Amino acid sequence: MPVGTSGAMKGITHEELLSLGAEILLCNTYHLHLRPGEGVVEEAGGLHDFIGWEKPILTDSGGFQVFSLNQLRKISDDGVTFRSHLDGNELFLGPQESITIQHKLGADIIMCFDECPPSTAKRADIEKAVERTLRWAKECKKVHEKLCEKKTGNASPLLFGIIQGGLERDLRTQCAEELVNIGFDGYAVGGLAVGESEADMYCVLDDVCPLLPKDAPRYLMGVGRIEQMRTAIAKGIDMFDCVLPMREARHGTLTLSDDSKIRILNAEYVHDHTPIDASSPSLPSRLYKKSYLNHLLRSNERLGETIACMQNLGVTLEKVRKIREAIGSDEKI
RNA sequence: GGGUCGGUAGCGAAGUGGUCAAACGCAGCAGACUGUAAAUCUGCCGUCUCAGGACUUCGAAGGUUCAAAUCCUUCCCGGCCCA
Repeated sequence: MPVGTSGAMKGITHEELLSLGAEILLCNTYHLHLRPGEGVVEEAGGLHDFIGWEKPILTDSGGFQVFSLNQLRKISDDGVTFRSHLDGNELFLGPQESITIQHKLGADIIMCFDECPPSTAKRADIEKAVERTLRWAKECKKVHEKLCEKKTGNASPLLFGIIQGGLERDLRTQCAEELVNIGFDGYAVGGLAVGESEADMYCVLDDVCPLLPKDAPRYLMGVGRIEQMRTAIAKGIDMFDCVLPMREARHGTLTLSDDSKIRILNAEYVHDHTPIDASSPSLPSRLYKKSYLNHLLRSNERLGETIACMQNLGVTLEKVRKIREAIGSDEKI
């Protein structure tokens, strides 16, 4: 899932995104609540109509902001008080608020509001986070079901639970089991790829994946790198989202279709007039020269950002598609 | 011709006796980035280096001083003003 936090990918249009094979878009509750506000989105006919995207949308609950806005928030048992990063205004997000907002936004998949502690946190803090995440998950489901009752037809979104527990294996296991008992449409593994080692991350997946229902989608949040997704898929993960391909692109690190990475801003590309990536799934990368992209990015031209983002996103989406197609076959990807 | 303000590292610009190889910004060189407070952040950026230091710098040349980018003298160059 490409990440379009505020309802947009930085630097590329929906059409360009579709041309790369994107099938679903992630947006963020916290950001859309701040601006433009779910009222505006609802008034426009929901997120799909508002942003002009017909394919599925998943909204994140704002749980990750509990982690990333750590200077601007205060956690209590009921939820989290944020200081808006835009204007400093105080706002409160708890399970009820998050789910209500997500329903108004009108995504296809919505996420439980969770507490995402740093993986380096003390066990006691992680314990607390798991406890809250579970209590909030129950609350989320209750609010979700209530809101679904009011809806007609099949317009109800799917609700995913989120497994926390840091690197504490027993807490992860406990969290997963309890979430399954509560029952969700899909299960996400959160709180990973936030500074721990890859080995630790895979350990958590090994512990948690076998506990999840076979027929429910598993979503590893915030990952990632193509190699990591390849490994995670082998362990039973179905969905991912990650800002990394886009962020790296904007900052000048390109992933090519042969899996190599290049830093296109480096001096060696000033005179490199070969195509950016001759076998790229992204058209501009086949069309334009490395020297040109180097120049565009150095000159701060928007087009450079677009070409770079399309390259990384295109390659990432294509790789995952190929891995998916290879599942069950002997093909090595 | 007279007056005046200025000349600092690739550029811009601080510093106006010692803590100055010289703030800061840009440019340059490299690196990071994982449910987006991220067009962001970090390091390097006079020369050499066994990375501890060594050496040469603040228009030029002299001088004062224990010590000068900083004070004095002369000269060169630029801006502005007056003739």
